[in-house]
Amino acid sequence: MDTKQKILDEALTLFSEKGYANVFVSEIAERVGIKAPSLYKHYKSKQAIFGAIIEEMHRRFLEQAKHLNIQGNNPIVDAEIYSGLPEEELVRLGINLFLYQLHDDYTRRIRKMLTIEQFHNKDLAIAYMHQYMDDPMFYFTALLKQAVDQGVLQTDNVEVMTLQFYAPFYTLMTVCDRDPEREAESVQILEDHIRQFNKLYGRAV
Amino acid sequence: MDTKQKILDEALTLFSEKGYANVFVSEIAERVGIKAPSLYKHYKSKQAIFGAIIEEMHRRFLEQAKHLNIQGNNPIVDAEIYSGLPEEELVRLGINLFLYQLHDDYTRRIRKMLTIEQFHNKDLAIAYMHQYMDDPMFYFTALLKQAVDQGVLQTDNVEVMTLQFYAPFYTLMTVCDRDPEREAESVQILEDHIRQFNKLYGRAV
DNA sequence: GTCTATAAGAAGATAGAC
DNA sequence: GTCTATCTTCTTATAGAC
Repeated sequence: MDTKQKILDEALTLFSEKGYANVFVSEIAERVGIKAPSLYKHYKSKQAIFGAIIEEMHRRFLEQAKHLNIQGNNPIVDAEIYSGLPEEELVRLGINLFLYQLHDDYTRRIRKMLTIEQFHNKDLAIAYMHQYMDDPMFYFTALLKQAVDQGVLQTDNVEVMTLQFYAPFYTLMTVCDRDPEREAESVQILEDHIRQFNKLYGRAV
Repeated sequence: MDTKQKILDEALTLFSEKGYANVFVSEIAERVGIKAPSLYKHYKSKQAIFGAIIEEMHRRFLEQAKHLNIQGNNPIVDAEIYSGLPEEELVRLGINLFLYQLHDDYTRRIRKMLTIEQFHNKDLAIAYMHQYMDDPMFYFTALLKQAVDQGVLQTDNVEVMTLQFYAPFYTLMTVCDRDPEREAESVQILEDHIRQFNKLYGRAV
């Protein structure tokens, strides 16, 4: 990795652990293996480093949204994986998404940084909300609506159904971000949640 | 309010909006209506102000836990309110708790401050987790278990049932903390959630 | 208890040699 | 591009008068 990218990488790690204001430029430089003044040859200020991280984040989020087809108003759910929506598939999909959010290094650090910085910066609050509320809700609404259309699940209120499906994911994610030791326990209860959800909505309401 | 308490009050407001590191002692003093050096007659340092806020928080949290009987392992749920657990009571209880968390000034500011500072300070992360995960889960488990024992709700997994009940509360609370304009919408979907939850579990699983 | 003046120190950023 | 030396600014905290 070149120095310019390594600066962003180490800065993100530090920002996600301590927050922007508690990280010194000299700390970032030390982790990169250079002295603070050298860092200014790559970025003109500490704020510029932060700005570059946010820019890359927006780029990645947009890329992901494009991939999930949640750009417009007509998400196209992968038919092969979700058609029929057997319970085992739903469980596998859910746990995989959950573990990805927790284990992917970039995703985890960005989420923690946004959590810390969200109240300083309106832009970051919006990004957080999109990434962890609106986009997942939009995606799962499409997924579950398909199951409802196929008669696999039954409800007259897909919005509430989707919230009931997704909220435990979000809640347990914030638990594990704070205390990674609770991951195994969280995965187990999440699996039970998905199976229970599937049973509850697998019959007429 | 005396000056000593007003300092804590204004400091909490600022800390909850910008985080500890981004608040200057002079800012706190200005809001109190004095100059920064005068503030040092009341607290010996900025850190001491923060410490006093945290101390008061622990005191209040403990008081609340005592009141809800979630101190020990045998919570006693108020029989008059919850016995029988008709849907309207469940809805009223849920919405009231939700709006209290959002509207009570002290609660809201403390929660936002903990959200910002939780990754700096292990102690705060634990306090956050207790207050917004473990204690509510414990309390609602007792409440819902009572309903199950009375045959009003049916399940073989009270833990999952409780998570499914509480997670939407927590999730929507974090939404409204970020964007208060979404409160009305959130209250509506939360009401729908409670009614739907009651229907889903009101029959054998 | 509040003020003005100021000390002490930290942290971001620049200058200029190599 | 990296370094050492240094500047500048900002912020916490103290001194001492009132």
